[in-house]
Amino acid sequence: MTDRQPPRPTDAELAILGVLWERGPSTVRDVHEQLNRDGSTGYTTILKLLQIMTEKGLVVRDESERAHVYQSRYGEQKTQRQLLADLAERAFGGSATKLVMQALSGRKANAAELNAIRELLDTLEGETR
Amino acid sequence: MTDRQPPRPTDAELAILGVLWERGPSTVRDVHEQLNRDGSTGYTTILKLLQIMTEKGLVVRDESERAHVYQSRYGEQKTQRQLLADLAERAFGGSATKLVMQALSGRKANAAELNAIRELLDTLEGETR
DNA sequence: CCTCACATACGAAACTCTTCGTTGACATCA
DNA sequence: TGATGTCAACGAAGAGTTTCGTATGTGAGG
Repeated sequence: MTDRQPPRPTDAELAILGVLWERGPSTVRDVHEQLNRDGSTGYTTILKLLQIMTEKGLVVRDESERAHVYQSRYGEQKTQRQLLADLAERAFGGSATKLVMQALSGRKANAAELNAIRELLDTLEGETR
Repeated sequence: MTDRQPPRPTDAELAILGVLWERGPSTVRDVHEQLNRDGSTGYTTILKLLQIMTEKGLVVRDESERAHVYQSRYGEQKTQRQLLADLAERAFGGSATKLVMQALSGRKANAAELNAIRELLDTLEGETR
């Protein structure tokens, strides 16, 4: 193993990652403008966060231009799975199945969504067999 | 509305809540002994955490005995759903369905678990109809 | 060359989280 | 009664998070 597990992103970091996933590689200005649609955070706040995230290895920075370009180091799905595994560990006794069932019962789903999930189940069952 | 939404429990708080859910109402000593099976935290650390959790409203304290007895204010499932809704909001664009599907694909499930989920889906579909 | 706009870097403040040492109250028992 | 053990309360330290003000560098235009 050459490098460590990435740390769990904090709330503010996750908001930034969301923008990077949506927009692709972005400058601080890009992220700041996107994030200021709702709520207000200063430009330097975003900059500082991105610097810290670079140190942590959550994003990679391209410094070849004057305005550095940041992009998420890990894909959206990979990060989401990481967060889910983490939550399963901390709050569901390590059982992802319990997590899924709780997520399903805790809300109202429409028929289309339920069908999509059911199809996914079929696919998974095919693979397992 | 008479009182506020409870705050999201932190990691250490969640570990304590896990013990309270498992054991029911417990003293600091109880929790401490349970939690020291794995890892090591001092007695006063647990005490302090429980005091803070009382202030936050995550637990309720019975002071009628010399050794105060704590219990979780919110049930395990309710808390789990809260955490899932929170994670869906922060990392899945508010879509619980995306969360479920990601949780399902991100792991290997055995046939029994998949069947349990399928049955739950049937139940839910019945209710929705 | 000087200034303006825009960018990064630095440092610090305010806050939360986690940890634990110390203190003082109180009960038990020798 | 005095020693011992158990308990809650308090305070504080150290780390991490989030915020932003200020300093500094640099390219473009006048």
